[in-house]
Parts: sequence; C-alpha cells; structure tokens
Amino acid sequence: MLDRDEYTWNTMVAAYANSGRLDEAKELFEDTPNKSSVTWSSLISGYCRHGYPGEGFKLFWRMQLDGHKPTQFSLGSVLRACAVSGSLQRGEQIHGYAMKTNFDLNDFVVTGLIDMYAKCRSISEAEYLFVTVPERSNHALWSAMITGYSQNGDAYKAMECFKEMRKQGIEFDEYSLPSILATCAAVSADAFGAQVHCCIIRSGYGVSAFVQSALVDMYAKCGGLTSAKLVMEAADIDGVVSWNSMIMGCMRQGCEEEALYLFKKMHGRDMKMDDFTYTSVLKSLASTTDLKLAKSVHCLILKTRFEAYRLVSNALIDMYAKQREITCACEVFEYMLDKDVVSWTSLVTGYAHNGFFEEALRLFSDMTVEGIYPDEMVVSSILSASAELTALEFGQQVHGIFVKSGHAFSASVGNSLISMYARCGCIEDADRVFNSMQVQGVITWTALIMGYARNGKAKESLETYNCMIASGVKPDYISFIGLLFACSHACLVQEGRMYFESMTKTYGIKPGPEHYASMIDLLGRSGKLAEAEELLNQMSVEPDPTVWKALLAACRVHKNLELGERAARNLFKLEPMNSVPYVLLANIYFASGKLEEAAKIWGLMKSRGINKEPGCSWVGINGQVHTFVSEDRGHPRMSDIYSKIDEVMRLIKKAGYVPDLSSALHDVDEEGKELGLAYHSEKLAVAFGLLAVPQGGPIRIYKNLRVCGDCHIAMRHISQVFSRHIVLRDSNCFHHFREGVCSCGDYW
DNA sequence: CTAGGGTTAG
Repeated sequence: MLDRDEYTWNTMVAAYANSGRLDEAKELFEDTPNKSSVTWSSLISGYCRHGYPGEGFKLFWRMQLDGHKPTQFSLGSVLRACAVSGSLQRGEQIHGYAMKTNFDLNDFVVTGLIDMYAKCRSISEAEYLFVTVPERSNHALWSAMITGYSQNGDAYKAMECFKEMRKQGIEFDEYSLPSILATCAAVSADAFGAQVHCCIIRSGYGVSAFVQSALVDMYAKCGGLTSAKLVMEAADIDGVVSWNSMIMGCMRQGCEEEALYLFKKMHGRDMKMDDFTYTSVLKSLASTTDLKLAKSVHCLILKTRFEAYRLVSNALIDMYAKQREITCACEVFEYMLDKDVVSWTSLVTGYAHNGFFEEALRLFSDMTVEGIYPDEMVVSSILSASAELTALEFGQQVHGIFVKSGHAFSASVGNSLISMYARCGCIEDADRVFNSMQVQGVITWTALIMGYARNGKAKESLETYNCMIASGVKPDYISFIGLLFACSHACLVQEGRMYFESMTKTYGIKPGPEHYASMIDLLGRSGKLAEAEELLNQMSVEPDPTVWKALLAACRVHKNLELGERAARNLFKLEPMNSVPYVLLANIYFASGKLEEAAKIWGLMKSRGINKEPGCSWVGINGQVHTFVSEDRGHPRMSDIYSKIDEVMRLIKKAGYVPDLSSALHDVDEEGKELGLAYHSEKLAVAFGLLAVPQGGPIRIYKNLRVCGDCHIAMRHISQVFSRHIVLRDSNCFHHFREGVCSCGDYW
C-alpha cells in the first residue's frame, strides 16, 4: 500500500514537471511524504528540460544532502542542463562525481558526458571518452559523437564516424540522421547527402519531421532548390523548419523575390512562424528596396513579439541599414533591451554603409565605453571606416584594442589592417601586418598589391604580385584592379598591356570598368590617346564614369580637344551634378586658347547650379583634425602659419623653387597668381605641420582634390630644405616626399 | 513513476 502511494506521488510530480508546470511540480514534490531518488529525478528533469539549468543543478546537490545516491537518471538530466547552458565547469564537476560513484561506465552517463563536452566546445575530451568506451554498441553514443563533430565544424570526422558506425553493424536512427545531413549541408557534400537520402528511403525514417527538415535543408544548401522542393512536396509533414530552409536557400541563391513569395504564402496559410523565419525573411528584404513590405514585416514582428529575440532585432537593424533607412535602424537599436556585439556591429556597419563614417567611429567608441568587447567583425568594419576617413590614429587604437581583447587574429581583421595602414599612407605597417599573418589568401595579397600601388610603389606592387603567383595563389578580379592601378601610376605601358591581356588569356577573368579605366588612364596619359580610344570602343561592358574621366584627364594633359569634348559630354549625361568634367573641359579650352569656349563652360556650370568643390586639406595631430581651405584665416595659429609660409617660400626659392603659375587661377595678374598659389590649402597645411609636428616625425596631409602642380613642386623642395618626410594623400594617390623626391616620380 | 543523442539563422 505504501509502495503504491509513493508511485502515485511520483507520477504526479513527473506529469507536472514534464509539461513545464514547474511551480506545481515543486509544490507536489514538497508535499510528497517519502521522497525517493525517482521523485528527485522527476523534478530535476523538469527544471533541466524547461530552461532552468541552475535550479536543476541546485536540486541535484540537495538530493545528495538528503541522503540519495545519484542515479543514471539524475546524472543524465543534470549533464543535459550543463550542455544546453554551456557550463563546462559544472559539467567537469559532474564528471568527477560520476567517476567516484562508478557511473562513468554507464552508457547513459557517458552519452551525456560526450554531449556535454561537445556542446561546451571541448571536442577532444568528448572524443577521448568516446574512444575509451570498451563496447560501443549503443546508438545514442554514436549519435552524440557524430553531432559533436558536426557542431564543432569537423565535417570530415562526422562523416567518418557515421561510416564507422555502420561498418560496426550499428544502424542509424532518427537521431543520427539529422546530424549527418546537417554535416553534408555545411560542406556541400551533395553526393554523400544523396546516398544518405537513399538510406533514409529504405529505412523508413523519413517519417520523422526532424529527418524531413534536415533533408530539405541539405538539398537547399547543396543540391539545388529543385530537389529541396521535391522533398518538401513529397513529405507528409509541413513543418516550419523546412519552410525556413527554403526561404534561406532562395535568399542564398539570390532569388529574394522567391523567398519573399514563400514567406507571403506562409502568412496567407496562417502558418506558425518562428524567429528563424523572421531572420531569414529580413535578410532577403535587406537586398531589396521594398520598404513597404519591410515595414509590414516589422509590424508583424512587433505584433507577435518576436522583436524580443535578439537575432530578429539584429536582422531588423541590418535590413534597415542596407535599405538606406538608417533612422529606422537606429530606432530598432535604441529600443533593444539586451544589445550584443552583433547589434552594435550591425549599426556601426550600417552607418559606414550609408557613408556616415564619423558616426560609425563615434558609435564604436560608445560601444567600448559600454564595456562590449569588439569582435573580429566589428573590428574589420571599423577599420575600413577609419581607412575611408584616413583616421590613422583611430585605426591604430582599434588595432591596439583588438590585440588586447585576445581574439584570434582572423584573416578579415588582418586584411582590413593592411588596407587601413596602406590607405593612411603607412605602407611599412601594412607590410608588417602582412608578414605577421599565418595564411595569406588572395584578399591579403591583393590588399598589399593595392597598398603599394596607392603609395606610389609600383615596383613593390608588381613584385608582390609575382610572389603571390609563385606561392600558388591565383589572382582574382580585384587583384588586377590593384595591379593595373600600379602600372598606370608608374606609366608602365608594356607591363600594363601584358597583365591586362593575361587577365582573360591566363585566368579567364573578364575585365570590368575598373580595369578599362586604369588601362585608358595608362595609355592616355602616356600619350597613346588613339590606342586608349580604341580600347574604349572595344569594351565589352558599358563605359562607366571612371572610364570617361580617365580619358578626359588624359585629354587635358595632351590638350586633345575633340576627344575631350566627347568624354566630357558623356560625363555630363552620366553625372550631371559632378563639377570635375566641367572644370577639366574648361581647362582644355583655356589651354588651347579658346577662351570663349572656356567661359561658356563656366557659364553652363553656373546656370546648372554646380559649384567647384573647394580644395580642402587636413592634418591630424593628437586626436585633433586641423582643416584648411585656400586662403584660410580661421585657424587659431593663423598668424604663425602665415609667417611660416613666408619663411618657407623664401628658403625654397633660394633652393631653386620657381612657382608654376599655370596652376593658378586664370583671372588674376601675375603677382596675384603667385600669392594665391602660396596660400593653397595644402601649403597652409604643410606650414602648420612644420610648426606642430616634431622634427623627425612625418607630416601627414590629406586633401580632398588632386594636389596642384605648383604645390607638388613646392613640397619636394620643402622636404629637402626642412629635412622632412611629407606624406600627402590626394583624391588620387599618395605622395611620399623625401629629400626633394616624390614617390610618384612627378607623374600622377 | 525518473534518463541519453536530432533540423533551420548570424
């Protein structure tokens, strides 16, 4: 009678615990007169299974204090709790306890231990336990190991383990199949996946919803959408996971419309959608411009309370940012209660994507102040924003923060560092980062090729390219942009022609507008205008503005009116509000003595409301940016700066400097011209640099337009007379002035 | 009466 009673109490506790009604289960548990280890295990299992691992763990130790020995049941439950919460330390305690109580040879407990270690990312511990089990005849043991490999990213071992299991005569079941299918999906092992599919058909395990969803996902990822669709249509369970996989599959293949169509169909059928559905559909929406649909999906998310899922809110931020709705992205971000590093990254990247680089930098600083550790994603993103602003000091600080954070130095961080240093004119630092990287992929090589090219080191750029080829890395589309850029900036006509040809002939890469622009620049500026025009006419793609700009610039150098007019007319059409083609064409007319025509162009500009972008130079010192425009009087140290310029002019004239009056404004007299030149923004900046940067340090000047010819000559003399390294980055490239010589070889 | 292994996103 007493036995019967105990059984009833336990059944009731278990029923409440299993259905998740934990408070009621707990109450019943307290009322149970004779608690056995079964009573304890039932309650512990309830807590562990329904997301309260801490509670389950506490009860487990209380159970020991109450005089009960652990059982395979309570140990299994509590190991599961450690696995889902990733508590390796607790798991290790349980492991020790299991060894002391001789439970470490029990199949249930060992399976739980393997699973716990695997889920806590200690795969070698899991593997060790697995291989030391004397008799591996248990399904679950193998399943746990296969899943462990699969979830730790070791697809090869997962597949080997699956094959070994079958070799030993142990059949797969509905637990091991989803894992092995996920493995195939992860590495696009479509042939292996198809074989598994055949086994599933023969075995009858295809009735499991898990197996069906995993199959759909496997095909969506590696066998093509048609097969995935076929599996889905043949399946008798219409589960949300399969739909999610299809939506994601369409998105990855670039069929966003199809993905959105599936989502609408789910909605129309009143299907239950989950957080996976929303993140996938938001990702699809990110590459469309359908703001209306985006907003209605957002409404649906708010109505169903899915914004509480961090991944859904993160996807919302990303989606709005990519749709250029940065204000909406900010609103979602502000509304979030528990932002993680991904939330911050999405908004930081969003700002950068929309051209708000300063805001991106500010937000990154806010993030570090909030105590969020930057990860490699946000670091790569912020480094390119720093490069965009040539914010060298900021980039250096990010580099430092990342080193301190202890994160592994990933390829993407290394690549962004190379690019940041190169774009800030510190090519030696870029080279140092390159050499410190363990693996150099094509992106890494290309970053360095481009870096040397930008910094006027064509020889090094070409050498880097040759080293890349020698190391067995194949160049890609972007590598050739860097390589041809190097050739064009050093006037290497022969090499340029050769590399351009090898692009298609050796590597089968179709040249794009960027490559043509470099080639036309190279041919045009070296005086081969006819060849440049011929190449333009042969282009397999529509010439874009950069191509016409290259041709127009060449026409200006060689005073070719006819071709220049044609290039300018095309640019007026393509970029009607850009002042550059107007200025260039007017200059060509002016240089050819056609003053009336030049005046007409200036008039045209005025009537269309286009203003020439004013020249602006800036110098960053101690975290402060000092900005100068031509004939600027706004700087607090202006009188010092102007007297420094007078001194500079006096000294460099003595050293042989002759002002190049052709660089001056056309409508002033000779003396006015000389004075106007002396107060160009870059000269103000260099005077300030001479005053503020200690002797020995490089003076770094950034300019929004191309450096003027006279300033270029002056900089050479200044570097000689004042023994300074001057780094000037203009809108086109870097100029490193040392001892009277410029890295560009006076060709830019 | 209590227990172990499974699918989809970033």
